[in-house]
Amino acid sequence: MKNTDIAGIFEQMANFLEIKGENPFKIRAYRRAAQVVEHLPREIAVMLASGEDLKALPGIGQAIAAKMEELVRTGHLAAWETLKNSLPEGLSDLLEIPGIGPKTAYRLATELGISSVDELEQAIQQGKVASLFRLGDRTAENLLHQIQSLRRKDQRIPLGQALPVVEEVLSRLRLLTGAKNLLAAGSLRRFRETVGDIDLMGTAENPEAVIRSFVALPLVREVLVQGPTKASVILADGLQADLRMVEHEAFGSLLQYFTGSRQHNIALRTRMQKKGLKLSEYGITDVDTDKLEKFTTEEAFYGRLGMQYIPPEIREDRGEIDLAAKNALPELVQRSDIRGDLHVHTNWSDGAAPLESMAQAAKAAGYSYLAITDHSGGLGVAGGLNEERLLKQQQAIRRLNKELEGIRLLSGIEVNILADGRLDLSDEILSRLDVVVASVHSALNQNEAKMTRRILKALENPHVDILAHPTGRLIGKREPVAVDLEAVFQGAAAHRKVLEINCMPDRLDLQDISIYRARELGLLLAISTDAHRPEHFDLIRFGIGMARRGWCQPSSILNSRPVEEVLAHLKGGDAVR
DNA sequence: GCCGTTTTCGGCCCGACTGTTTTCAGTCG
Repeated sequence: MKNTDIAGIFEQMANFLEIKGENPFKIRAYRRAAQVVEHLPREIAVMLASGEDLKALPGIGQAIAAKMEELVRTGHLAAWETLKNSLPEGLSDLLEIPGIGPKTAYRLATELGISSVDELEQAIQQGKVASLFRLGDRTAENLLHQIQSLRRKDQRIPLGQALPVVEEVLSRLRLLTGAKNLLAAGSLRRFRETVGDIDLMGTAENPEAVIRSFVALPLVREVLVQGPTKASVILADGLQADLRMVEHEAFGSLLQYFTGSRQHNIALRTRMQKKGLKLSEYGITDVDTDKLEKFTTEEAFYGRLGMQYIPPEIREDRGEIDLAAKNALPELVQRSDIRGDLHVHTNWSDGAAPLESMAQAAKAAGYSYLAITDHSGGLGVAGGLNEERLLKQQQAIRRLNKELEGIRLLSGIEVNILADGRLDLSDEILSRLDVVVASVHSALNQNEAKMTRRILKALENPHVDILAHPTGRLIGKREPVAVDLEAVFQGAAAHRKVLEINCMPDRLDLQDISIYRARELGLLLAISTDAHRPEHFDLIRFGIGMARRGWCQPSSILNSRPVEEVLAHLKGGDAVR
């Protein structure tokens, strides 16, 4: 039983209890537990096996800890099954529709006998829904609209797809209106790997004019709501975007509020409530005097709460609030810390540009070194390098290094890990390289035991330095390979290997919670773009976002170090060159 | 159901919008 399964069951528990009209705080407890479990950096099953006390987790007490143990041990949860059986079927599906909450779902199921979205659609068309007490034509029509748009859009979209769209919207609005402080909040600002909808906000002399320009953008397909200070639209690619304009004086608290996460904000408010402060998007109210204080910046907002500024990427209620109050937050890695890239391709394999172009682009990105790691021969499709061409490339790199100024090329390879864990280049040739990046590209459907053994064997090779895109996932397209990451991390620690944070927006691999775990184990990570063309160096921001979400400081990031230290690290450990 | 430099019992985040009524329940973020 995986954490995501356990989280799903707790979420359903919350829904069922809500339908039953149970104590709202009990419901919230289950919902919080679901959140906590879903974002845990380690599997509950592993924690239990090593005898850890689940009650130490935030929001997990006696009762829920026992339920998690039951789920892991038996694969079942009696309380959940009893609850599920006591309710009409199909309620969970109805709850997925925006506008339908527990009360409405229950009434639709009991009063109309509806047990699926299709049946609901029929009932609406037959006018049955509008005839229910306290529902009407408008409500029924809205629900129909929601069902249709639910079928059209595929939920959350990858960050890498959303970010360029958002940037285009924002730059156009700035040009058109001269609005100030325009930016995106929400999960996008927190650099979550997928984005549900987009929250934009800003301040302006004339907010209504900005709203008018917003809904008139060519990118906008449909306007859902339009008022004087707020509008919601559907963009051409199906993404929903909300724009809110506020007075400049309250921008800090508004930004804080809409950046979230929800869990972070709830934890923050609960904590401040005990100190007699009420937090909202408009500012901070002293409950005794009923006086509202406004804040133009988030720094001032957190400052008033007696806290350090908390970077958006770690606002997830995972201990950041306590640390901020103690002035003890980690200094997260940032763009300016990055000194080089340890995984890029050129037109020697499947890249688009020659060595020199990539070198110049890396220099322009502010780097002082760049590892050239084209594919090895085993990957026929990528035009990989055999030993002969690899040695030729190494000579070309040496020649180029004599000409280049301000950037040093390292000679490397992205070597393929074969199905049995061997590499498709000899140890002899690997020993001549500065950097060996190893990765899995074939036989991706092996079972967990086999895949784990395969990767561990590769990590035992003394020439391997970095494990690239460790799970092989492609967001929304390909599931991660079945692998025991905890075992891989232990193996990497034993052999002093480095794990990659791949910046390609459809990979983002390792993902945030795995980065968190790897860092916790003291492993070193490399933030690598896997660039296949010069423009790809810009993708570094995605990897930095993930690293920050994993609470990484520069000390955890290999390529924040100068080239001599990088080489010294790679040649140390159990490497033998 | 969780939690505790005020508490092991009595609290538990905050506000807006919508559609339906005629004062507010339900839902959402």
